[in-house]
Parts: sequence; structure tokens; C-alpha cells
Amino acid sequence: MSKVEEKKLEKYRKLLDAAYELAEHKELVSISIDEIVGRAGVAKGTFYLNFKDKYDLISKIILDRVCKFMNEERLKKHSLPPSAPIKEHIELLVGEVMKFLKSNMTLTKLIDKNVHTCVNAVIENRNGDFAEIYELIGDGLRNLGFTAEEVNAKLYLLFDMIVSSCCNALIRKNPLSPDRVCSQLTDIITCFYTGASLYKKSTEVAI
Amino acid sequence: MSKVEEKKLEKYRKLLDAAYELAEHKELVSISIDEIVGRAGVAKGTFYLNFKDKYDLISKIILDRVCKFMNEERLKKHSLPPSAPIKEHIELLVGEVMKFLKSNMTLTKLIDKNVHTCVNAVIENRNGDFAEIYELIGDGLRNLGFTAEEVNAKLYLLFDMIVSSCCNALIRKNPLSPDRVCSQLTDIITCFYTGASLYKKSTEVAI
Amino acid sequence: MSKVEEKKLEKYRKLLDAAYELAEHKELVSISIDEIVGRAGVAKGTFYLNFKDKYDLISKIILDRVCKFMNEERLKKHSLPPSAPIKEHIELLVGEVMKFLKSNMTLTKLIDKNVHTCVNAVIENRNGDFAEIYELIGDGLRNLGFTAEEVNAKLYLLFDMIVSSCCNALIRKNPLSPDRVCSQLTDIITCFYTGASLYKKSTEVAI
Amino acid sequence: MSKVEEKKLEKYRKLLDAAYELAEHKELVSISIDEIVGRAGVAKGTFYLNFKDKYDLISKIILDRVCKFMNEERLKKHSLPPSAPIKEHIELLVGEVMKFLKSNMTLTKLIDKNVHTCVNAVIENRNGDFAEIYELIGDGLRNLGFTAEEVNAKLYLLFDMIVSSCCNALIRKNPLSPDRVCSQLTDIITCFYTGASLYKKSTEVAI
DNA sequence: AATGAATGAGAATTCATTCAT
DNA sequence: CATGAATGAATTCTCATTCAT
Repeated sequence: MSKVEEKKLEKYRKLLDAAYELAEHKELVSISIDEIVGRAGVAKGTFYLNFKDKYDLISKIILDRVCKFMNEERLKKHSLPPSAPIKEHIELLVGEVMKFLKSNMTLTKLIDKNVHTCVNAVIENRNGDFAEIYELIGDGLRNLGFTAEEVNAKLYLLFDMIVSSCCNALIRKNPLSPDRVCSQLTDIITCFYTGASLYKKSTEVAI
Repeated sequence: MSKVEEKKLEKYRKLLDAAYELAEHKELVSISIDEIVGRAGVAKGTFYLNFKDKYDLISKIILDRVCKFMNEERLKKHSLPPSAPIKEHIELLVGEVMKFLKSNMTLTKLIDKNVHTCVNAVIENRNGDFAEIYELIGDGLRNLGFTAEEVNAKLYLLFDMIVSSCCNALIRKNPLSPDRVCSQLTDIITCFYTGASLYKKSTEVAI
Repeated sequence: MSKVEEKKLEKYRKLLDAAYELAEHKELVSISIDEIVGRAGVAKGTFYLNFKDKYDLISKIILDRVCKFMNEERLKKHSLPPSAPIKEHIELLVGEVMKFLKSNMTLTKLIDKNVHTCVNAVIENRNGDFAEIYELIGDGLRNLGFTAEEVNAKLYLLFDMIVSSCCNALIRKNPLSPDRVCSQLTDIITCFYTGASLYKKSTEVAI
Repeated sequence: MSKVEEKKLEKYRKLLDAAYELAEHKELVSISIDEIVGRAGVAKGTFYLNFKDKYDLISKIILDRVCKFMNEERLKKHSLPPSAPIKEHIELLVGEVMKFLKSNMTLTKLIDKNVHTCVNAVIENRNGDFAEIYELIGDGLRNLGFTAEEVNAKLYLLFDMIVSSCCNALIRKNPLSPDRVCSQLTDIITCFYTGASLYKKSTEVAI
């Protein structure tokens, strides 16, 4: 990377970080571009060299942060042997998503207003440890006989429910606490999983 | 109701409707109070006599509209005998929610940005035909042995998933079409239901 | 007029005058709304209560000023008996337009960039002494046998030439001085007038 | 021309053309240098190597295009024998100016805001077929006994009227259609011409 | 000569809110 | 209660111009 390109990238990062830091104290929507560039220490025009507008910036912040999550050691460290019961894998995933969001409340507030931006970003860019656990759950469903397309659809909706419910619990606490949400989500997904296996078997039988 | 009160209420309704009609063409966030009072045909000061600010107005619009949904004939007309298989009840509910939102895209866009405002409004104010179907599904879970609190938590999360996913499908179409979302949601919830019955039984057995 | 309406009108006038005064030193296009409201001593929002934007303001300034011209005594004072030769009427009109513009260079610069706004404003709103002289010339043409529509077209084009050429002479001096333009315009229009009479006669004869 | 000079000229032309093409969709005043260099495919700094600013560019565009008009075959193709009645020469000139502008509306809009830039450019740089027809009309006036200076003044004012009125008719259509403007301009100038011959004769007699 | 990243002053416009009538 | 003129801070975004490479 040339020196010029490096400098450009540095400014991009500074803007991303400045915005995130400001979002810790105020809603990003009500933070002005002036404040962001002021904190980043760049000229106002530079903002528009990097982002179309504030909403573009928000998308890019979310993408940046969730990519980090997916490579985090945390999923690996606690990770289970692939042979562990599916319920434990679900519990691990749900629990780690919640923990991650809990320790990044600023990000959580951003995601809460942009759930689908986040879900799409995660699924389209999945990699690292997250990708592994994601595939594992998918494999289970595939083994039950669902087509690849059905598996994707189900994973998408389930992951959407996880993200949306975790954010809601952390922000509004209400009507369910984060812990309750974790256990209920695990419950629901496990029941679904169990039911799915039955459902498939009976379908097969029916045929 | 006195004549004065009637007039006041009429202005309140006019404001609500004007805002909703305007939201059909533009994002409500970017509609000014000026435009709303202009279309409603009342003075600007009158707005502040009725609402704290624009966000208060948005909440009241959502509440107003979902209350109408819950009393609609549609749920009753197609309604099944309570003895029908649970899957059919779920299918009916999911299908009718999607149909309602599809024919109220303006409302759908509002809800998409305020999912939990909507879910809370619905669950707290549930009545009419919607309440019946809601109770029916709850009864099933209760019969499986879940505590009232657990039933509420599960219904909340499931309903949140329904609303959130329907809005997403209708607005972004992507990655799943509305029809796919309906069938997948029904699938997931039915599997969950089936699994839940097994889960409970095995728990009981385990105990 | 109520007190409130009076106050509103006063602010309107203040804005019109402030803008005109500022235009004496700078091009109106490069004067900011800030400067205008600053000089007028009203709030910035008030500007937008009165004008759509700066171009709307410019049109209204031109209209305001040319209406004043049309009622000025100057045309009356020197006025000729209607029976005077047409050339003298034309000379008077051209001369007075030039004198008026010369003593209102700020207005002249505005009109130079908006010739047709001005010509339309003048012709549509003509009244006072200007209207009289305008009609007189029109009468002459009508007497020659031109239809009303033809008379209007010719007057429009001739007046357009007068305004456009006077502005050009005063601003660019070049290639013709204001005096040369006056005499040449008078010449051209008089020749046209003379020729028109011949032209019409020969047409009649031809028929 | 050296290779370097050729490349430079090519960039100059690209900028001129890019600006003109952009002006087909938007007012040139509100087109940014950024857009122009973007479309031309050159760097921003290059713009300033070629033009002082945007207004310099506009002048150069007008000059470039009207020079093309003056060499067009169209005037020659339809051209009349010099002995044809003067009215036919005027009609040809007016008609061809209108046709040219009609088929170059983008240019017409530019000229409308810069009538005198255009008129000066045309008269100072006249050549080709246009120069011929221009001289022919001038000769007629000279033969009537006007001095060279008077002829120039009259031609300037008449040509100014032609350009200004054609632009106005094409852009605002109102109050006169392009066709009406053509016939009225021909009428006015022909009447002027006829009247001028009388006028001159009577002056001579008077002397 | 050519580039294009960076600048930052500055312009237009909006809009929630107040308050005298 | 209702009105709507007035406010002016705040915000977004543009853009001509510079200058290091």
C-alpha cells in the first residue's frame, strides 16, 4: 500500500472510531457530522470522501464490529467437541452473542435499530469461529434431510430472532431479562431442532 | 362527550390520519410537523396540544392501527375449530399477520423501525379475535407443562420473530420472499411445538 | 389590515430593501441569505416565510421596482400631445427607459440577467403613464391594420429589444454607448413603423 | 503539433464536451467541477490548467459552438441569389438561427443567460456562410446611405433582438411561439428595412 | 504536466418550539 | 382552546482550490 493510500485508510479508521466513541454517549442519529470530524481530527469534506452519509457510516461501523466478533477467541476457547449435543452448541452461540452485545452496548443500540443490516452482514461475511459453529448447526439440519435452501432460510430466521431478541432484552430489559431470553432462545431453538427431526421423519414416513 | 371534547378528538384523529397518509410517500422521520398540520388542516400549535413530539405521534399511530387489526373479521372468518391441529392455527396466524402487513405497507415500514414498540403494544393490548388465537397457542404450551411465565416468554419471542421477519420480508424481500418466510415460520414454530412436547416429556421422565 | 398583517408586510419590505441595498455592492447571486436577513434585521426563517428562495426574491424585486417606474411622473411630465409624431413618442419612451435604468444601475444589473422576467412583468402589469404611451404606440399599429394579436407580438419583441439593449449598453458600454443605443433604437423602431405603414398599404392594395 | 501538445488539446476538448453533455441534463451553474472532470476522465487539477473558472469555461463553450454554426452548410444550401429580395434573406437568417437553436437546446439555454457574450462572439468572429449573409444585409443598409458605424450599430441591435427573442421563444414558449417569433422578427426587420429606405430618402431630400 | 486527496469556509434550508393575539 | 408568525440554532452537504506526490 502506498503512503498516500495508507494515510487515506488511517483517516477512514479515525472517522469510524470517532463516530463509535461518540455513540457511547448519544444516539448516533443525533450526532452531527461536525462532531464526528471534530473528534476524528479531519476536515469535514473528508467525511464525504469516505461515506455517502451518516447511514452509510452506521452500516460500515456495524460491519466492522461484527467482523471482529466472528474472529474472537471466545467462541473457540469455550468451544465444544463437534460431537457434543446440539443443545450445547446452541446454548454456547446464544450465550456468546449475548455476552458480546452486553459488553458492547453502544454497538447493541446501533444494531437494535438496524437488525437486518446486522444479520445480513453477519451471514454474508461469516468466517472464523463463528462460521464453524454456524456450519455445525446447519449440518445438523441438513442431516435431517432439509434441502440446502431450507436450511439457509431456517438459519436466517433463527439468527434474526437471536439478534433481535438479545438487543431487545439488553436495551429494554422488558418484558424478559437477558438471562431469561438466553434460556428461552436456547429452549425454543432446541425444541425446534428436536421437533424438526421428528417432523422430517414423519414426512419421510408419510412418503 | 361535549361538543368541545368532540372537536378536540376530531383534531387528534385528523393529525393521526394526516401523518399516516404522509408516511405513505415519505419516511415519517423526515416529515415535518409543518407538513402534518398542513395536511390535517389545523394550526401548528395544536400539534403540541396533542402530542409531546413526533415520536409520541409514531407510537400512537402504531397502537391505533394494530388495535384495528386485532378486531378484524379476517381472523374470525377463516377461523378453525379449536380442535384443529396446532400447525393450522400457527399457519393461520402467520398468514394473516403477513397479509395484514402486506396490505398496509406504510404501517409495515413504521413497525420495521419500531418492532418492539409494536410487539409490546400487541401483547399488552391484545383483544378480539387475535386474543383468542393467541390464548389457544398458549393453552397448548401450558398443557405441555410449561409454567405461565415460561409460556409468556416463549409467546413473546415467537411473536417478535413473526413480526420482525414478516416486516423484513415485505420490505427487503431478501434473502427470503414473504411466502418463504410464512412457510418457514410455520415450520419453525411447529417443529418447536413438536419438539417442546418431547422435551417436556423427557424432562418429566428425567425427573 | 390587522396589526399582525402589517407587521408581516413590514418584514417583507425590509427583506426586499435589504437585498436591493446589498446588490448595490455585490452580485445578488453571491449574496448569502445570511447577509440579507442580517441587514433586514429579521430571523433567517422569516426569509423562507416570504420567499421560496433567492430567485423568487429577485423576481419580486424586479417586479416591485418596475411597477414604481411605470407610475413615475417623468413620463407624464415630458409627455407629448398624443398628436405628436410617432417618432417623438418612441424617442421619449426609449429615452426614459434608459434614464431610469441609468439611475438604477443595481436594478439594471438584475434585469440584465433576467430580461424576460422583466419584460413579462412590465407588459403584464403595465399601468400608469407607461401604459398610456404603450397603448398609443399600439394604437398606431392597429390603425395600420394589424390584428390585435400581431400588435401585441410586435410590441413585445420591440420592448424586449429596448430593455435588453439598454441594459447591455449601460453595463458593457460596448460596442455601443447608451446614447448611440437610444438613437439607434429610435431609428430602428421608427423605420419599422414607417415601413410597416407602407407594408400594410401594399398588402391592402394586393388584396 | 507535438505529442504532448496534442494530448493537452485532447484534454481541453474532453473537458469542453463533458461540460456540454452535462449541461444537457442540468443547469451548468449547478454542475460542479468534480462532475465535469469525472465525465471527462481527467484529474481535477487539470481543469485549472485549462480554465480560469467555470465562467471561463462557459464562454469558451459558447464560442466553440457558435463558430461551428457559422460554417454550417445549411446557410449555403438554401442560400438565395444575392439579388433576391431582402425580405427573403432576413427570413432565411432568422429561420436558420431558430432551427439551429432548436436543435441545440442545451446551447440555447446557455446563450439565454449570456446573450451578449454570444452576440459579441458571433459578430467579432463572423465568418463562413454566416458572414456572407451578414454582409449582404449590411450592404443593403450601406447603400441606403447609412455610415459604416450606423450600419454596425443597427446590425448589432437587430442581431441581438434575433438571438434574444429566439432563445426566449424556445425556452419559455411564451407569450410567443417560435414560429410566431420568426414571422414577427422577419416582419419587424423587413418593415424596418423598408422604412429605413424611406427615412434615408426623406433625410436626403431634407438636406 | 498531471494527479487526486484533503481542505474548511460557507451556503441553503429546515424545523421544533414558543408565544402574543 | 386555537392560531400561525416568528425565531435562530443546528445540520447537511457542496465545492472551488491547493499542493504534495
